[in-house]
Amino acid sequence: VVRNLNYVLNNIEIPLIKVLAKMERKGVLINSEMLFKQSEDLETKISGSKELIFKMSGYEFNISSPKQIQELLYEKLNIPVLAKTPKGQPSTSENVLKELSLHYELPKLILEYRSLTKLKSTYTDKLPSQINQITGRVHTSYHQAVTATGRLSSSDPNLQNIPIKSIEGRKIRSAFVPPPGKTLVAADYSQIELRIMAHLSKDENLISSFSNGVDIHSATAAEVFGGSADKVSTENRRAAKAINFGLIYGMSAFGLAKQLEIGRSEAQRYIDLYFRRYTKVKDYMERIKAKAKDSGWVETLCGRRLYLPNINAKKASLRQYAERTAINAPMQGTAADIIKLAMISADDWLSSAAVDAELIMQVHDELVFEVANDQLVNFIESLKVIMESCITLDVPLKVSIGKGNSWDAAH
DNA sequence: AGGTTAAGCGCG
DNA sequence: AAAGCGCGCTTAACCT
Repeated sequence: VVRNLNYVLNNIEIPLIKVLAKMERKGVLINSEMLFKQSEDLETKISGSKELIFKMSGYEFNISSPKQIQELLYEKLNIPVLAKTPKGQPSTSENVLKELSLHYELPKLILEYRSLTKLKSTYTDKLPSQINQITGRVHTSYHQAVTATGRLSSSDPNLQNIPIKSIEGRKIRSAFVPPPGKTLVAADYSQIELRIMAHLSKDENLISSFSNGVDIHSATAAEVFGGSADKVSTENRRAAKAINFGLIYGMSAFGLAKQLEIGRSEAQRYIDLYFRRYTKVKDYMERIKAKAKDSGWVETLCGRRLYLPNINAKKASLRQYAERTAINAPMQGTAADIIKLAMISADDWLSSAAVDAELIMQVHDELVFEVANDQLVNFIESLKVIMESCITLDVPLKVSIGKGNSWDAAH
């Protein structure tokens, strides 16, 4: 892998400018009728939820007002304060309310109300108004020089946070559609950051898991908790998945314990077990932190740098934050390098080979295309090869591709 | 009237 | 004392 700043500039960022310009100009088609319908459905549920909250709390108040929620929960109902905001206010965040939902009725309703209003105000009500009158499509702006790690960002509207996790949310995603005669194709890199961790750390155990194509979370569960990978319990797999993700972010035993709702010592035991099985991953974490402290920066596989001025700070919270960033940025940033390379080579291919398909969206580890129906099969076959071979690592890259008559259906 | 900050939450 | 990374958008609350 070429590894310098000129490489990043000349072979990634500069050619990418044109690709992003094409994507922005092309835009994406949205079915407004579906969103209007969804907006009405949401409004019905919101009113119902609002009435219920008024009924249970016994008085009228604005549920969107953080002050009044605090007043209700912590003063009127005397519910214990589990956490505070950075400014010292009693927190009413999702995590806190989820915990409170186990013992009280209202927090659950408030969460429901919040998620419904979020979907309505940010997506179903807003997106139709952002359709360009001339093209009839929605045109985002992609920003190439915003993020610390080298990812793109998207705004006006942000198409990188369109809902998918909830059933209600998926309905919004299903309003993203292809024009007649075309199909949407969504191509995702599978576990790309973990694969990059395997490559950067050179851990034989992790590399062989990926090379053998096994389910990585099950493999980790088998290593950490014993047994064979095909007989892992749901609970152990869930824990292993949390460990795998947590490692990418530099998570501590404290954070893992909170995530898994287990004790600190239990969480520490899991982490110790993990590092005993994947020793080079631990070595890598230590090595990258030491490198950052020594040089003041870390870099991606292609040579994008991130400077960490706080890596030797006296204040522990600042220093530890920089340490987590030192661990995460090379992985997140290398993933960004890779998908950018894929975008450039996909664009080269589409321009030269007269394929009736266009790249219309990028969501960090996913590319979305509009493809002529009669070319679908060949397109998908070629795209997979292009995306999986745009860089060669010590582990294979895996891309899963779906197609459908909406963005939701393409997953 | 218009801008900024804090809190919260949508996504990878 | 803090305790998992990276974004952008909406509302309320506050400011000029």
